[in-house]
Amino acid sequence: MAPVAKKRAPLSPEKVFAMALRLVDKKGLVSLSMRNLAQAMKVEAMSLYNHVPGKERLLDGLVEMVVGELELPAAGGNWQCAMRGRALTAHHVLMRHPWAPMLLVSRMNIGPNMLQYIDRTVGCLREAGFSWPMADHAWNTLDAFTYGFTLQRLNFPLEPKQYASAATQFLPMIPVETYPYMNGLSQEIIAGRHNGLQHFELGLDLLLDGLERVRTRGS
Amino acid sequence: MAPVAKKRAPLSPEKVFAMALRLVDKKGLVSLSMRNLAQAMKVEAMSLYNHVPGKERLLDGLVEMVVGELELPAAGGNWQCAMRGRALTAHHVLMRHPWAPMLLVSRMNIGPNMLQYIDRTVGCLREAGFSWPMADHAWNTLDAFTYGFTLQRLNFPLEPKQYASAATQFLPMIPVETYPYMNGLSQEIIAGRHNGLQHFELGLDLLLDGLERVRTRGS
DNA sequence: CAATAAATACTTACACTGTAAGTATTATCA
DNA sequence: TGATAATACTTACAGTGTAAGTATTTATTG
Repeated sequence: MAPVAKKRAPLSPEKVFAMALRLVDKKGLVSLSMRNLAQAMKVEAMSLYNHVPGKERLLDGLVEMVVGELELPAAGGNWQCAMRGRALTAHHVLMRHPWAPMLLVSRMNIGPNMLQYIDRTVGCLREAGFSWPMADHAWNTLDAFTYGFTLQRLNFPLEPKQYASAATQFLPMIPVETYPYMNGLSQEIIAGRHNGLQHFELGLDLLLDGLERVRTRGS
Repeated sequence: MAPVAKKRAPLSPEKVFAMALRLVDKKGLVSLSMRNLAQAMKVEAMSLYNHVPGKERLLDGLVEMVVGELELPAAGGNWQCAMRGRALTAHHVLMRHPWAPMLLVSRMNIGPNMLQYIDRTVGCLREAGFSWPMADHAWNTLDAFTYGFTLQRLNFPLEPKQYASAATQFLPMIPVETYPYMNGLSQEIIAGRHNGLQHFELGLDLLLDGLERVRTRGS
């Protein structure tokens, strides 16, 4: 019997990027190799190169997709509110894509999503009355903190629930003579007087408040 | 004639780490492979494994060396002054080792240098009157900003001197209809009304001022 | 429909990577 | 000296990204 003509559904850049995103979200950045990705698409590695120029461009595309998930700040309203929401969603989105922040900060990203993201951000700040230089400084400051904080969170190897037990376990490695304050901090966590959780909103609000003072004072 | 007995000066962990640091400072992280490093030490790759457990531990060691260059904040004096100096030197040291921030934020570092660095930092804040939780939050906030800012700086592909000419060159790719504010910002840079430089100290001082208010208000 | 052209997938190959396992050399000590 | 321990070398393997060339499928045209 004649074999059923298997129509091959050809690849496309979109499909490749989408699968890459799925793969990296599920299995992590380290397992994103051209061969693994090709296998996930039931295809050979080199076939991907018909649709994607190379791995570097692939990574660029992944970052662009994540940036596309970010919230564009509304211009015209309360700028602090808008930028606060912007930073909070960025933090949450990046926590959902743990591989993303490192790519975001370790390479140049100038895709359309990123350009629009920055454009709308500068717009929000400009419409709020910031000078051009201060608008530039403001978003850079906020983003530096946002990305830095998120990276710190992601690279921390413990879940919040484990903090207390981990502190108990590692206390012998932090003798009070050598590391008096780390020891003290651990004791506070063990005793339940400090949960060890870091507050993104603390630093964020300090920056927003400070920027507001700069704005009204002019600069 | 008998060949002169070439005494081999054996490797040691210290020598391996030192050479790795030299290599990575000069040629970048990507060129730090076990084979390259071995070649630089006139040795075969596998010989390194007699002194270093593997590449991961090697990277850990590199981070520790950089952390060892950082300034320990003095406790007892003006805490803002101490933490300001701490952040500024960290920024400068990391700019001298451009490969370091990414390692610093993308892996767990708990070597003795790092532990001491954090211990003395928490100590500085505690002696200044911060509660245990607030001392913890304070250094995390400051470091998140410091590392985030430094990464942003390092990954930006232009030298400050090139900003204006680069803005002129890329302006056609930022049409005013699509990216009005980025276009405007570029025009400001081209016109010389904005140098495009980011100010580390802006965000840093906003955080320090805000933390001081938190400190005196208690928390 | 058959023939040609274009698109796309596959195959092979190369220069890298980290490192496990086994062997040869050198230095140290009895 | 010979034995022992330390250390360097060799080989090998399973990965990586991707250049170059070949085969196959699809679309277009006569």
